[in-house]
Amino acid sequence: MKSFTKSECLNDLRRRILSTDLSPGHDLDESGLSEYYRMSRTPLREVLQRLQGEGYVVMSENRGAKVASMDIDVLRTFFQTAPMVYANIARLACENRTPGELDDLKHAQTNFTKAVKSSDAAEAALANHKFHAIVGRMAANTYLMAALARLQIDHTRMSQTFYRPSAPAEAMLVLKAIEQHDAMIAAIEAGEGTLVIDLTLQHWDLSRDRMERYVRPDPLPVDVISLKDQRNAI
Amino acid sequence: MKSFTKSECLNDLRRRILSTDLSPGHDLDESGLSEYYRMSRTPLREVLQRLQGEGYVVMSENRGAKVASMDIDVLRTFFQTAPMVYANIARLACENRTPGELDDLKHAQTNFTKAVKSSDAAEAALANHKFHAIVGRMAANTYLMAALARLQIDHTRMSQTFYRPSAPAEAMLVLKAIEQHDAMIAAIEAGEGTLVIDLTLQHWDLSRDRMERYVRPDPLPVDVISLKDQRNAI
DNA sequence: CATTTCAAAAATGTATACATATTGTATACG
DNA sequence: CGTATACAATATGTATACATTTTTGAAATG
Repeated sequence: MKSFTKSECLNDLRRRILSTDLSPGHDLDESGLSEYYRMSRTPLREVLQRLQGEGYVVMSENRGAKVASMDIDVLRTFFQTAPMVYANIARLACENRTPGELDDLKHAQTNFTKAVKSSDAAEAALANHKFHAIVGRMAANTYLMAALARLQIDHTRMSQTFYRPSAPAEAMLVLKAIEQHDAMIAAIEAGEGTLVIDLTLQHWDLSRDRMERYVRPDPLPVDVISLKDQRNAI
Repeated sequence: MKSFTKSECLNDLRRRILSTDLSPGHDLDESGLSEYYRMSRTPLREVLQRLQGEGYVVMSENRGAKVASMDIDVLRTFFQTAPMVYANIARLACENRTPGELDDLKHAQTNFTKAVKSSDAAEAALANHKFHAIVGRMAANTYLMAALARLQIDHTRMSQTFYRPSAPAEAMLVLKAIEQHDAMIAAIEAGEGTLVIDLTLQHWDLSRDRMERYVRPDPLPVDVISLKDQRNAI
């Protein structure tokens, strides 16, 4: 297997965390990772420190690094905060976007569409992440960007199931997300701040409904008899 | 000179950056710092990586670390973003504060008052930083906290002059800041969200007026003749 | 049988040596 | 005289060895 550079290692770890290939709370072993990425522990530790700063991992003294968890009260604040930050970012993106960034956004959207069409769930989630990260860059606001980056980590991890639609009705929701992206691009290009806020909040509503079902799914059917059968079967 | 632990080094660097002892843009030399803190470069580099993640320093490949700068467009977004974040944080603090945190806040306020009374400018700025950081912790919102932390870095650095009042009228403004803190504590304790938002915005206005004068000070007197004299004198 | 003790194993933390990249400077060349 | 190039000096990046801390697990104890 080939050897990784430090920034490749950084990106790969981000990718694996966002795709929940490395699940929330997962313990990150320095020796194991340094062997996996074919580098010594020194640069690998620096990568972990940096990922901690970005909110991907948490580290504790003499006890190593873990993938950032997604416990219940984190999720509460997530749903509380996301619409405000996304809306404000979108408005600022309208005002401050550069032509080059607009091209980047369109390019990210074609990648997103492609990933969705090819039913590559993890890739679709990451492409969506990239799309919204570019909108964040357009806003050109360091402070809100810090909040957005952390929101996106949890958002992308939660939306993994979104792009793995099980029913036709849910596949339609993903197509609707694509349309919403297109509308947002148009609004940003036209500099229509009020419109893009509206579109962003609609986009958020779509995502939120799907996520809330993931966080609080339909309860399993309570069927004592079949449960008893299963137990006997073991 | 005594030897530093890693977390002491981390705190000391934060402190020196916030007090502009290490000025914005200042180049951070690994060898020099590792000698200063009496530790090897390995842990020191990890400290720098972490400070980068927190927004205190910026690093570039093969080119070392610098103290985060405060250029003009950073300041623009600062004034744009701060009131929204501070207000929202304050409101959430009202809802989510624990009794222990409230004690911490009162304690931070006495420290702040003490520092102001003893005319220790750097200490006053840092105590004020601590005060608002505790309000941030009360809000219990990771995402907004990320934005607040970055805002505070720049806010504290800019407010250095605030606590070094040159005229009696300006000394009164600092005393007013103390009163505002007390009012905020009372409002948070009483859980009066609307009131604390109002107080926070008033507190912000006071700080902003003073900072804007720092950023855009009264222009120097244009006196061509004396300038010419100075040039001849060299 | 549960609990404690303690030593071995494994993981994290730090120091040093070495590798690579950048920067500064003197000399050669147009 | 300005520019380019080579080389030394300096700074950053990485690997390895060693130190310290935590975890593990088996034996001892109540």
